[in-house]
Amino acid sequence: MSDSEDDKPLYKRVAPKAPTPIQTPVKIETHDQAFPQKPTNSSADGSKVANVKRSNDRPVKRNVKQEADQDNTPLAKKRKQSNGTTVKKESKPVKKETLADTTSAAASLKRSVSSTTSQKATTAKKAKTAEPAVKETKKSKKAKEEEEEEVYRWWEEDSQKAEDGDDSIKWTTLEHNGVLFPPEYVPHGVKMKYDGKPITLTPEAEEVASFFAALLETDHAKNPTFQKNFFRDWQEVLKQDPRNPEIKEFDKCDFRPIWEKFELDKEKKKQATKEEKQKAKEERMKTEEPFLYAYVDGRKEKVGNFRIEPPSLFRGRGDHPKTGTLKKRVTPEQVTINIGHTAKVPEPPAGHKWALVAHDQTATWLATWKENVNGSFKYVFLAASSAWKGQSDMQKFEKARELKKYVKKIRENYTAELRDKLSETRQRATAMYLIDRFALRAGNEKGDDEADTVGCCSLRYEHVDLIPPNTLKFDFLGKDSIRYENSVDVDIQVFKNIKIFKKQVGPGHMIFDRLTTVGLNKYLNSCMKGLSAKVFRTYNASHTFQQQLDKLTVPTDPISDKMLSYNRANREVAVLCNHQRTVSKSHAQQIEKIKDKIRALKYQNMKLKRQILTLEPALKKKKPELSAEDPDLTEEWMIEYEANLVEKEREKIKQKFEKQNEKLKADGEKPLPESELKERLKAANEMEARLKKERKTGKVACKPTMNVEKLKAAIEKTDAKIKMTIVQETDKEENKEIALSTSKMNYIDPRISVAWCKKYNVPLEKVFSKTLIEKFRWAQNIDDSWIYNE
DNA sequence: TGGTAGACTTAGAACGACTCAG
DNA sequence: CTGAGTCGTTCTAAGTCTACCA
Repeated sequence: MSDSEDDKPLYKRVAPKAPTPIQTPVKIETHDQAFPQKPTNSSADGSKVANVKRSNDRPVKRNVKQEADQDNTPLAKKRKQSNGTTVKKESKPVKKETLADTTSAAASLKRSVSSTTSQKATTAKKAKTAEPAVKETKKSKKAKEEEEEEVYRWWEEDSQKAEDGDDSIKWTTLEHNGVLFPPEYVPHGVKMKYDGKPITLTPEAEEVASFFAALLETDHAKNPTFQKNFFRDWQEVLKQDPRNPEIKEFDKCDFRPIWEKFELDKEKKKQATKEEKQKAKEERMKTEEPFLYAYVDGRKEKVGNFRIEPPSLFRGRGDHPKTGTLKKRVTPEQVTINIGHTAKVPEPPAGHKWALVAHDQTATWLATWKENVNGSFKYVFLAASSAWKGQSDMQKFEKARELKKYVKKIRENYTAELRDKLSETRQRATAMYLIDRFALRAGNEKGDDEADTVGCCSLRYEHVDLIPPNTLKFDFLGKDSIRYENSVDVDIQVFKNIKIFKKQVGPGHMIFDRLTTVGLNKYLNSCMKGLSAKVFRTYNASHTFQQQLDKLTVPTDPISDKMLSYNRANREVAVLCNHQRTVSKSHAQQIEKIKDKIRALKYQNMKLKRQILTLEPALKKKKPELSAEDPDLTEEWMIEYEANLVEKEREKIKQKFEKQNEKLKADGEKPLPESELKERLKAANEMEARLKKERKTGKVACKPTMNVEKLKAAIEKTDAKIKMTIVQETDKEENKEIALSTSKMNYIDPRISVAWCKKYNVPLEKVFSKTLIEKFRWAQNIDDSWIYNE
């Protein structure tokens, strides 16, 4: 490793390319073929080997817990009990409240006065401009404009504490109006068919059937696992009421009538008048309004997802064993609210109560519940633009920048440890190499009830092929079952190590059998405080971006070209992180369209050239390129194209004729006779004949005003257009499966973008959407000399 | 120690609004 | 003015990672 290079992210030392007009994705090697989209079931042999998983009997345990109610709703971090800042498990909301109230010692440490006085006093004092809490739903209209301005500029305060420790106090007072439940189910009464006959279902059964019907035209409905899980759960619901017919076979079900009803509804919604739409929107806004904002220490903050997720069929990604399972309606009894102990507790819907009202000051969630499909927790958090999210976002990037100081040493360490005799250490070093160079995720182990996807630590034998002398070929499904396919040259010792590990564990087993993400992260944490595997992804992504941006930006370029460079740098990062999207359904069609456009332009060009030759036949010898044939312009295509041209011409004439007639009619005059139309259509016929002749003879006459010079200029113009369109096509093709947004949103330090915009006078809005601007508010007051790494 | 709960970030799909060529 | 295509937002699934517990 050369000295000058060793602090660059190692992931791809590609020979520096001249900035070509169209950047090809710089994967180290293959990657040329479109990823066989959506990994669906491409897995090599699909067989999971039993002993891969280290756990076995989890599900049962989980269910038991789930069943019990109130008592085991998420108990805000028990670990903190010692100093009494959090809730404990015991029971009943009411009790809890008083309990927390009296025991919140930590709360009274900071800003104790306000937190112990009444809620009203708190709000009034802390936020002179803010409305007295969320409840004032009525008068907030006019306040709207002011609201926008009330951004808490926390990044300008010097009290930027190191704020590590996850159990730190996050707030003193917290007010909000809870969550918005989805509306009750309203039966539509449309009868689906079973065995060809219409059937009547109870509302409960109809609801579930409708979930499926709505997806009828999607891939989900065709997925056997999805069908199976849905059908099982639906039958459960059907059985609960004897009024439901007996439904035994999925294949006899016809959900089409319901699907059609939904289509009709959509159509109607589209057709609605402006006023109706406006009214619906206003209504929606009105119900949402109370939930839009929370008050943290008196400061107004936007809430992210205040809606309780509506019931539906679980749409697991990839080969998820539970996909299609019924996700049940969430009741208030399952929802825990987290709120200041002096704040007014939001009313649960009439006749209901909350699972628990917590006052956990170490947490940033406003509400939480446990979902029934996977038993995982769902949370209501503040929006990305909030101080809480912003601060942790900034910390994330600061952590990544800090890594810069350590990375050289860390790389030296793991490079040396590639030869360690302790296999544990050697595995760790090898994994580090992969994480650092190829931005792999850590790769926690997963259960049997989840899709089989892997990251670095959980890579199995079949996921990496060895191609001597030192090439590794990765092929596995990563997060979201996105396929990672990449062939890379690696350090010879890494190659050897993988070979040894593979041999030791055998097919079906994890390559790093002595390594866990916990162990890896513990090691990393000892290298640098707060360091974990994911920081490398952030670091390498941001570093790559900065580097690419520097390389590609041409200061004298117009803004549009600078943006092109920006997006290319962004694309580099997206490729590094393997951020993909499904190719849009119409992609092929769109490409075809562009190709047609190119051909049409080429056709035009060919005609122009022929005009020159017709004017000056002598040029034929001198300039052979004028008579060169373009392989794109086949005889077959030209015939069709010309037929089209003629047809269009006819249409045009007809339309003009009709328009004229209409006008005459309106003026009370008599219309032109049909014979007139016929006369005019002769022009099109002549055109047809002329084109045909031109094609045969190759001679094309031009307008008398034309000369060779002018024709040449015209050719140049179309040539330029052709080039542009080709660029467009390539760009589209290359971008079809790359998603830029994820890296922009999560991995690229926004300050790099801000500095770049300032330096090159590009408006920030060109680079960030409105929401990103809000999210990255904290990054916007740096000066243009800011650099990712000093 | 290893498994798990819990909280928080990261991810693509789906959806809705906007835009621009025809 | 319309519809296809794009862009931005919303939704929620799927990761990471730490503290805690047996």
